[in-house]
Amino acid sequence: MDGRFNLDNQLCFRLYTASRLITQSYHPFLAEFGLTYPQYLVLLVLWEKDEQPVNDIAKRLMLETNTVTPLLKRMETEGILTRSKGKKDARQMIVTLTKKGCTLKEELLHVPEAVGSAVLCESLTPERVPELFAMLDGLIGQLKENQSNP
Amino acid sequence: MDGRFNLDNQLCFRLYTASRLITQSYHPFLAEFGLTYPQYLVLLVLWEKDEQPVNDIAKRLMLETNTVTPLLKRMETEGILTRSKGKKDARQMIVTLTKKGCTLKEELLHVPEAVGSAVLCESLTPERVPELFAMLDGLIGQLKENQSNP
DNA sequence: TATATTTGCATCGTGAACGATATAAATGAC
DNA sequence: GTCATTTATATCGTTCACGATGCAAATATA
Repeated sequence: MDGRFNLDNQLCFRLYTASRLITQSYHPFLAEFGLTYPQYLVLLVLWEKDEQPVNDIAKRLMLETNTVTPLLKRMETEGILTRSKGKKDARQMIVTLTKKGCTLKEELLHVPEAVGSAVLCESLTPERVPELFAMLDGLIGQLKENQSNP
Repeated sequence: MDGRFNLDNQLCFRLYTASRLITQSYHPFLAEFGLTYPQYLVLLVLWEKDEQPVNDIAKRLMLETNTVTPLLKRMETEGILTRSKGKKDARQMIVTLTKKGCTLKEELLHVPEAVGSAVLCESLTPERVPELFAMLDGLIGQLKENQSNP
């Protein structure tokens, strides 16, 4: 019984659970505006810089276009953004926020803080958040590197 | 521009990405045996203790039964486990590993180490893994507590 | 300038997640 | 014992993720 299969020794299970639970904690705030968490992520990207091709959005979120395309289509149906063929490069689809998409930024202003403060506890104090960020960034970078070098 | 919406300041996005990427890194090892990562998690639970009702498995994985039931059905179809009505309580479905399900434990013995070593880097050394575990456990505990106290 | 390759996006199929809802068995109240 | 409530699981619909594949526009090569 060397415990290597024990769920409590698994980093991946912790990340999987933490990710699910924190995403769930966004739900009440986002559902109010008919948004899902991945859709909120797309908004974060576009609020940062509007009028981006699908590929840039996908790269920023580290997702594939086959995940992002249907997501964007649903958001287009909701009137949050528009998709139009690129003029320089006709293969590209340029994604642009509508007025509704821009307005959501104002309406969701309080969300990051509300969710952020809800996760803090004695094991995860504000001072330790940068450590957590650094470790997760290291892990993400390492995994990205591994998948580039097969 | 207070950056509260900046993707790089978001804990949730980091967890979401880290979870996806590390799950992906399990894929080559599990696909060889026709398994998905959530199915692997079910196996971890059952290898720990066989013959559990659906609810116990769901609780251990912090998932709802409406997620776990279809997962178990697919695994039953694959011949990895069986589901049978509980004798004491006819509402319960007791999940039991088949010989194939037990054998997989031997065949996957090297997986935890292989994936584990692939994520280590200078920001995430073996000595710092316990810190990461503690922070994630704190976060998970906090979020579980929040959803109990509405 | 033909042709080959790459790039950007989309389509398809499968398997999770999860909110909402349903059903049957067990338990509790009276 | 009868009826209400709770519990254990399942069903349904929607939205991701993602591997595999397709297609057309752009670019590189001959």
